[in-house]
Amino acid sequence: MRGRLAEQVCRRLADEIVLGLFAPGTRLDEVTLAARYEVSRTPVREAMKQLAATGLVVVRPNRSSVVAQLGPDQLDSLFEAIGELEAACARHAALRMTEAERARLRQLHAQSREAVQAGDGDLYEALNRELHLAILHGAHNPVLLDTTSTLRQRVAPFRRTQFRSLERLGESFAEHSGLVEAILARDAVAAHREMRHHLLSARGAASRLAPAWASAQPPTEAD
Amino acid sequence: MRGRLAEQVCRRLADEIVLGLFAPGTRLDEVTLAARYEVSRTPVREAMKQLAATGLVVVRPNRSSVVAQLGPDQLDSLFEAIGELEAACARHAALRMTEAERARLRQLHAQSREAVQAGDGDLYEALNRELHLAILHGAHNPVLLDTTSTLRQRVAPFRRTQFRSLERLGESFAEHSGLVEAILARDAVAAHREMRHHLLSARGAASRLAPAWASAQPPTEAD
DNA sequence: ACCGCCAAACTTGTATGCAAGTTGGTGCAA
DNA sequence: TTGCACCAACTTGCATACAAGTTTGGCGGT
Repeated sequence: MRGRLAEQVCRRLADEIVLGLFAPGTRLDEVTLAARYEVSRTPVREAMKQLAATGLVVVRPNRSSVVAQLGPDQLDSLFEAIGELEAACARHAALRMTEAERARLRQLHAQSREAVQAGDGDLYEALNRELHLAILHGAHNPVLLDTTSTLRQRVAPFRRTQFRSLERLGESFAEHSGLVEAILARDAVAAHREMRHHLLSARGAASRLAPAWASAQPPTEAD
Repeated sequence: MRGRLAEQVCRRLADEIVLGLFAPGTRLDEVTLAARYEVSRTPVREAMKQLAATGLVVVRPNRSSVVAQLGPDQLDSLFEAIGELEAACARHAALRMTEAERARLRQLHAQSREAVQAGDGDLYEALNRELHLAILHGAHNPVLLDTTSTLRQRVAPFRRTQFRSLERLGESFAEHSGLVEAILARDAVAAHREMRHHLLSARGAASRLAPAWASAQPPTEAD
């Protein structure tokens, strides 16, 4: 065939999970997926093992794998860990970003301001993602970048509706302002503090906006 | 057979890599490993995909996988990331550890003191590992625990001879003292600072003790 | 009517076979 | 002698076949 099928399946499946095509808890039947991607079960199995290692899916011996199902506590832990990692990235970014990277950061924040004024939640979400990514890259540490990105991917299925409310939009932008200002001023301590505060706020918003799982999905597998 | 072979192979291979039985750069031939563990190539392949996801091995399309080979820069990034994560754990541990956990921390540190006085590097290494693990658990955040443990596993093959010198032994113990004291005093800021300082020191020790890779292993794959 | 048990269908786990790509060596030519 | 091209052995990538475990539906008993 066209080679590297396992990796392709891994990427496609991860994308479709992150985009919400497979909701958390969905059974991932190997033969069904194999038919869906027009490959045999072997690459599908290898892809699932990889995704399981990243935490996106959970494999249960001799039972179907499922899209990872996170209880409120686990989601909280995840958000906290992301906060710590991104805060560390922000601190390093404040000290290490190149002028070009700082310029891009400024530009992304300016575009975000326009998105807020236009009330465009989707655009803001995209810019928010770019801004965070820019900071992760700005830390100039590939391990921190990879680790944080993996964790961010893991919460993606749970915060698809984050910027629905205009209030949260403005709040997020205000927090970004302090964060960007600290980074551009090369104030490492302030950058760290602002990022931690920002992600704590995002965590609160996520659990407020989607309290459905809190009651519906106990941490223990419901089968 | 006796089931769950892929997982067993994954654990055994990871252990043997971490213990130094397979040095970084070693080719991991699928059929050889399959013969070694007396299984077929299929579970071996699945295990390798998982280990690749954790960063312990790297898979190269249509070529043999190898035990991950880290250049000085990559090792530096890894140590820095571990430092940030463990520092975050220490900060949370200072605020969240139970009395039982604090008692165990105190006990481990006391045992470490004896190991230092006896000059027993192997014992100190074991206690050092336990102490760090106790702090990771003390943060009461399973995501931070898993993430940090995975990263620690990744550097394990590169710091096998860390506590050979008595000087480093005493230095490490002194740093632990400040760290443990901060945690027991519930001083989150100090705990964070002490752990960062401790791991920066460990990073320096590692790159000083084993400068061999620095010249022998360029970041680009040497095959 | 309800509960428990058993069997059949289904799903995952492992092994093996075959195709495609890579590696290393050899032979030919300049 | 050196460089290049080609070929053979080996290794991985994928598919399929088979074995083992799990789920489910039905059947009989209470």
